[in-house]
Amino acid sequence: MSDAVRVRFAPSPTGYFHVGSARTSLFNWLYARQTGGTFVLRIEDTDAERGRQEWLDSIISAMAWLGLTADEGPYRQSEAEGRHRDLAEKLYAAGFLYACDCSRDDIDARTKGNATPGYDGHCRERGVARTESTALRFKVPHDGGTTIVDDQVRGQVAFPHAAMEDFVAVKSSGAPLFALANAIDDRDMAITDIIRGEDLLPTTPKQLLLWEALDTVDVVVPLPRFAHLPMLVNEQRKKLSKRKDPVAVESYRDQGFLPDAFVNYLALLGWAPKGDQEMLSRAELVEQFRLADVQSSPAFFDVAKLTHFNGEYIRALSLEDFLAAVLPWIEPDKADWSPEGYVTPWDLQHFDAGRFAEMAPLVQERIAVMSEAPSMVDFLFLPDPPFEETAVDKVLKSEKAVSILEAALAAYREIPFEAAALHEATLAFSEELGLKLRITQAPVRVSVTGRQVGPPLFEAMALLGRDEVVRRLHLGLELARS
RNA sequence: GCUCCCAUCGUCUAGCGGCCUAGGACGCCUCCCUUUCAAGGAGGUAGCACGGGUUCGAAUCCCGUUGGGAGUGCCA
Repeated sequence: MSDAVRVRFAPSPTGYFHVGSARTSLFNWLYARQTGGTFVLRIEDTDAERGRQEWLDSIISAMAWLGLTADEGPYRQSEAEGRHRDLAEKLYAAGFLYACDCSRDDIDARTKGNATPGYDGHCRERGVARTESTALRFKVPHDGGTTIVDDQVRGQVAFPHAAMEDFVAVKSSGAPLFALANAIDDRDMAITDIIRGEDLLPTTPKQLLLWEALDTVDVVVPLPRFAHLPMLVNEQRKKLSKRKDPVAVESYRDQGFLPDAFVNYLALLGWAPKGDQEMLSRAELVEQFRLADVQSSPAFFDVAKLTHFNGEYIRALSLEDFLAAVLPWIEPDKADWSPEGYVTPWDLQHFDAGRFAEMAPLVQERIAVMSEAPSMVDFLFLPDPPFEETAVDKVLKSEKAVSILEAALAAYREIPFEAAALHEATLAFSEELGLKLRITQAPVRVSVTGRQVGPPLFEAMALLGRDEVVRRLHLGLELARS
């Protein structure tokens, strides 16, 4: 039995939380849950230039939304700065690092035509004195050897030392750079498994070298296992970009995706369960997920499939749960959260929760994301139907519209105003007109709801009541005649 | 340029030498159901990048080619 698993998710707050980070976070979380391990959240906030509080908030709230709760943290990397500097000093004192006063331009000018690109080791043996403008570079061993990354998803990956430059480990300010700070934290937090994006694979050998060096100046810490997850890419097969691609997790929350659906879909990016069942509950994911079965090729984030999953999840909700989940788009004043800047199409004074609840099961069946709900029911709460121009042009201006609406008005005058009777009455006058129900319902629908598509018509009319339906049919008639 | 990674339907994937005339899911198309739209049901479309090996046998193993991607910052 190996020691207890400790994994960490270590985002830097330099942008909103995006789907790639969410996937990395999820895989860490799944692995922790299934091994009974600990999921640590560490915020790598040492880049004061780019880090912002709002991005941090975004990470925390998006993870909470997805239900990826940390067992420890959030720790802030900046809090360990003293520790980082201390170890950097020890590394320097022990000869693993050397001072370098080259500027980027110096280096570029010198190495322009070199076969081996990158820093050329110019200061390695020069004995440059440390000043406030010298960085500290790591002395990559010139031993002709290789560093091997033993990766759970990729196997053994070898990096020849000859191709590794003496990278900067400590800034001239004295603060360690990512590779060092990150390794020190992983050591100090006793992380056993590093699960992160494939983009970090090339920096892993550097961290391994650093790790060995740190072992000699500090306590010896067993090497963690590594797992580099495949990239998430866009249609162009390029790494998802925060600027160009719609990847903000919040935007999916705002559109009305369900966290469980989102998590389920995300889990399928780079991993697949045994068998043909793709819709898996959180518990099933935790149970079935296998890090070793993670794919090594990049995956495209397919919103169409996500949307399908979401529709399935919505339909699977109990009425009660559906009402709760759709609340932010229907009655935002009653919800504890709703999308920023969102307002309902109707005046909240005119909203009728009872009416909505009656319509809800019909809505639930028809939407794939919650934000589609308002347009399905707005006609119920708006003083006049929200007439769509194309619907008016195509349906109300059609040849038969006037006679159909007149027939409807006559037919609905005295019948009991409930769905079944309305259905029957409509069927009856359709027959008299020699038209199919699919034809006659159209102008009635547009008159009553303003749209060509929507929830079942007769249920909607029953809810509205005879007086209002009659009034709207007259509105439709006016439009039809104009 | 250099280092590294990757390669099964349009997309996500199953497949880990014979069960594959390659399975599932999304998408798309057709039909059925039907008061619109959905949902549901029944079908269909479409793939092992290429070339060499190894083997009785390769989508599966090896090599190469091609193609894609990542990294190459005193960012993380």
